[in-house]
Amino acid sequence: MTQAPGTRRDIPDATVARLPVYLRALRALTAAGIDVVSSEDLAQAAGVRSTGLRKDLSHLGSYGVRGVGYDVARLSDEIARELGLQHDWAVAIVGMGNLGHALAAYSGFATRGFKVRWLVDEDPEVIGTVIAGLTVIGFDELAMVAGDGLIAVIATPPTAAQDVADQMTRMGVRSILNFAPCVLQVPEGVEVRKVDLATELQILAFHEQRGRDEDDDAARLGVHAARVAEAAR
Amino acid sequence: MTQAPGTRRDIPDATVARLPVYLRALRALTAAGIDVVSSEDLAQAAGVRSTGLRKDLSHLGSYGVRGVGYDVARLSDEIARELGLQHDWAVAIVGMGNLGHALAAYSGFATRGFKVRWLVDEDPEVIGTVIAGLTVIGFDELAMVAGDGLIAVIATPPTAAQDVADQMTRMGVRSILNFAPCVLQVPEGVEVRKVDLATELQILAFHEQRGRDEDDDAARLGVHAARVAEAAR
DNA sequence: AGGTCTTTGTGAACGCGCGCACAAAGTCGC
DNA sequence: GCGACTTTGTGCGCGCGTTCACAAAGACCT
Repeated sequence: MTQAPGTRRDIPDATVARLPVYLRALRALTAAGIDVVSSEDLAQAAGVRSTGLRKDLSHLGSYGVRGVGYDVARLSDEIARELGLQHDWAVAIVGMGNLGHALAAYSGFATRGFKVRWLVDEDPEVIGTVIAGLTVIGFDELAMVAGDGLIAVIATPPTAAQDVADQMTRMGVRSILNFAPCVLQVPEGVEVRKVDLATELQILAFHEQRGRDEDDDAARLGVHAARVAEAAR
Repeated sequence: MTQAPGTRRDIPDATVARLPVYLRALRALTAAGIDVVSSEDLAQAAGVRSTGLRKDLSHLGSYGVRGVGYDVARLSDEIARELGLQHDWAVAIVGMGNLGHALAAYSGFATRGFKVRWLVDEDPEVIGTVIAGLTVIGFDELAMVAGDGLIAVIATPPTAAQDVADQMTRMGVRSILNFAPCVLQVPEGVEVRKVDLATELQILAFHEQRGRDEDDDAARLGVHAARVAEAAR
């Protein structure tokens, strides 16, 4: 994890990773007409422990009221501000294959602070076509229009991903979400997050296999009854 | 630490999460015709430190040769075995929207140990249609054909995700990959991994904003030229 | 065969994040 | 206004993961 020195307010990475989850839960509460929530309830909705939630929020400041809880609207605003979501961020999706298409059409971005503004591909056959209301452009055109703070989403085959990343960083992009199953080498100061579907499945497969082995053991040792009793406790 | 064969080894979660990355790098080396690799080179390809890589591998046993490195084929097999990838795992994708379509057509699963076997939706309009060579079925039909060790991928809207998870766990599924932006409540023993695209972007946005603030400082201090020189290296 | 050199494997130290216990602070009832 | 109750905020300890330093082990050269 890239740890830049001189951080303005040092919020632990683990906390930052959970803030979006809290924000999502808070938005749901707002939609449900609830305007005050306790750390216990919010933690449940976010799938964490209440003590951890409170510690996370304490890094942003003290926005709770003891004996009452947190003001939903206030806390939403604070977290959104901390995440830099007061204004929408422009997103460019690179690689108009299956995944690129789906991402371009995904409605979940717009509601959470992101505007898919450019679709990019290198194939002349694809450039110029309209997908989800946007015209696909090439890299050279993107280089001309791309402004500061652009977030790039790489949805190309892995063989092209490094080259795309190089071009992106050259045009000043410092945030990349990489869907290609490969490791990207980027210069200092560029943040890369990866989403690897097959990797996630392989991690699940590991636990699935381990669970299966444990079941074998349990059957052999006759522990099953004990486990049922435990679960019923 | 010599591990007796058949012993249940406790491998740290952090290590398990990296094994797929190592496996991917090793497959690439095989494709390149390289059959021996040092921890230093493999670590570079995987984007980790060599000491960390060696510690990770030490949890699987001693498969390296000092002074030489690791046999690529041997290590690939060992990691694949540890992850339970000797045989393909069956995958069911639930929710045939944009994302479900893309996942059904995604070629990256088949090459890495997974076989998308069932596509599921609740919409009668969608059930029966053919996507990527598979006929979409409903939940009741899935419940009849689903075997042990099935991995479920939830690609529904968040409002439907919990209901889908409930049905899946009822039919014995113990591994779920959740693309819906919501927290799933599942019984003990069920493993859930989540992939939330908007969350990833929000984490990037946080760092982007922080970097922007630092740029302001840097501009005041006149460090910008130094960074450009660095980037041009 | 002996020596040197490369590379692995691992014990130890360090830092981080999580959970617990408890104090602080504010609300509600009377 | 005062006491009891609720809920937040936080210092502390522990366990995990990462990094460092170094010893062990094998290959290669002469």
